[in-house]
Parts: sequence; structure tokens; C-alpha cells
Amino acid sequence: MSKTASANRASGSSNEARQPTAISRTYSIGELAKMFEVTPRTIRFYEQEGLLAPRRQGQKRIYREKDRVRLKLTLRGKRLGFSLAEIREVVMMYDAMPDGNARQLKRLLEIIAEKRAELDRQLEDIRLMRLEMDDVDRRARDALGQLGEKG
Amino acid sequence: MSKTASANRASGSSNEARQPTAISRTYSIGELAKMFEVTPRTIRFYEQEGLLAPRRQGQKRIYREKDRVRLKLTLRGKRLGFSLAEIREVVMMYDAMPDGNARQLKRLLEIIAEKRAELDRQLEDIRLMRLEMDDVDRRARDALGQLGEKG
DNA sequence: GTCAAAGTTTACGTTAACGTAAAGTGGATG
DNA sequence: CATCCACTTTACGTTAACGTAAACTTTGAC
Repeated sequence: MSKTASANRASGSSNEARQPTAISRTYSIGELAKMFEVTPRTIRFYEQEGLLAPRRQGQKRIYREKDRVRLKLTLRGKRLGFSLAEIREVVMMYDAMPDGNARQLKRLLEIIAEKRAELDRQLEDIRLMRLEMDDVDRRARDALGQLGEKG
Repeated sequence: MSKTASANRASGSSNEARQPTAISRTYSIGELAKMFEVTPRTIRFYEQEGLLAPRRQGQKRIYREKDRVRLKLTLRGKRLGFSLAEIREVVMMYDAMPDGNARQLKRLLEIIAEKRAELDRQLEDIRLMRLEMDDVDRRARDALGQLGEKG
């Protein structure tokens, strides 16, 4: 938000299925940056904050599918107003899942429940805000109509 | 967000109908602050940013129903990730409406259309994020189940 | 080989949205 | 009258999330 632009709406063609390691493309930081309409700086910053961990080829960062998906999820989280810290919490839990102990798994389920509740509250906020915008819209159109009749 | 708490969910009993000036209660800054679970500082800051304009009784700020509603809308906007600048834009337009000229009214309609589009994008983001959380949730429960069988 | 493009690290700068502290005012109350 | 309590203004501090600039390396094109 506040970017006003329609930014960050890029995506792949939706199929993120769990293939062994088949399509395994890689991306440079610049490619990802263009793909999601962010700057390389942003991507490096997310890495510094523990949200991404690309391989290196010499000095250069090499991003794999997994990294691209993470970035996508991160940006979506951001659009929904979550802080990077919150996003990291979920992401790290998710990564620790395969060999996770019971305590961690339960903690992950807790976090998810919290986030879900937040999303529900947001849905309600959106609903209310829409109603109010409908009202304003209607009134503005009325006012415009009045002007048209007189002028 | 990132407040983690369930903050700011207060409201009146939903009926904000347009009564002449009947119930016209007033509030102190402290009352409003408690009512919406924010600090007085926040409310003063919003005033400084042009989002509120309470009357004064000597030095003290006196808030009327209109101010309370504005604060409520402002906080709702914030929860949805809008900046104070964006919120102010809509609010000021809305206030300028009654005697607004055609140009202003059209601009207001434009802004509303933009905000609506943003809300729609958010709905889509929420939908997608929910799907992914469902997935994570299911996998975490599966993993927990496996642990239960073995241990 | 050299030039440009894209990448790297390091580090200081910026903005929004408040927090926090200091110092003073006004009225109700024991 | 002293003492709270809630309020006020002024002003500096803080945090998140990057922006921006400088100085350097790597690499493909010519």
C-alpha cells in the first residue's frame, strides 16, 4: 500500500507442485527483482533478515524455485500488512517442519491459527470499508447529478 | 498488524445513522484512547496530520460523535495497511463533498475506485494466503499424527 | 584488452508513525 | 491549601523497511 502503483502482482503460472527436482530453473537477483517489481536492495535486505538464503556461485547469489516462492509469499504477506518479523516466524517454522518435534509443530499450528484470525478480522474490515465506500460513492454521484441538473 | 494483540476492535453498536444532532455526546481524549485502545499521543498525532479537528474547551480537546467516527475509520484504514496520508486524502475529500464542485467530486470518485481496487486485490491475497495456510496446517497435523503413532 | 552491465559489500540516510520525557495548566478533592 | 489526575505543548528518540551512494569485482560483447 501507499505505493499507489499496482506493484508486485507478478506470479508464475500458478503450478507450484512438488516435483522431485525437475524444472529447477535458477534466477539472478535482477531477474527476481524485475519479476516482482522490487529492487535488488529489497531482496538482499530480506536475505539479511533471514527470509531468503540463496546459494552462491562465487560471489553471486543464485536463486532457485524455492527462493522465488518464498519471495512471492513474503511480498504477499507484506501487502497484507504483516511485518518481516512475523513472516519470518512462519517461514522458519515451515522449514523446520519436516523433522520438527511435537512442540514445534504445535507452535506452528498456534501461529497459523493466529494468522488466520487476523485474516478473518481483515475480511471484516474490508467488508465494512466497502459498505462505507458504497455510501460515499452514492452520495458523490447524487451530488454530481444535482450539479448536472442545475448547470 | 505486528501489534499481535487483538487491539482496536472497539466500536459502537453499529448504528451510525444520520440523526440531526440528537444524541451528541462528547468525549475527552482519554476516553477515546481507552475506547479504541490507542494512546492519547496517537490521537494528537492524527490531529496534527489533519485527520481530526476537535473543538476546544479552553485548552482541552473536546471530541464529538463525528470525531469518534473519523477515528474509527482511520484505525480501520490503518489495519488494512493504508497510510495516514491516504486516509487523509479520502477523509478530506469526503468533507469537501457537500459543496464540492464537479471536478472535486469526480476526483473523489476516482480515489474511491482506486481504493476499491486495492481492497479487491487484498481479498485475493487473503484467499491465496488462506489456501497456503490450509496446506501448512494439514501437513503439520499429519506430521504430528506420525509422531503420535511412533512414540 | 577494454568497456558496459550486472553483481557485490559497507555504510550512512530517510520516512512514517508513533514513544517518551520534561515542564506546565486546570479543576476536583480530602 | 496541597495534592492528584487528566490534560496540555515542545521536543527529541526509536523502529522498520528500505533508499542511495561509493568503491570494487565479474563477465559477456566487441
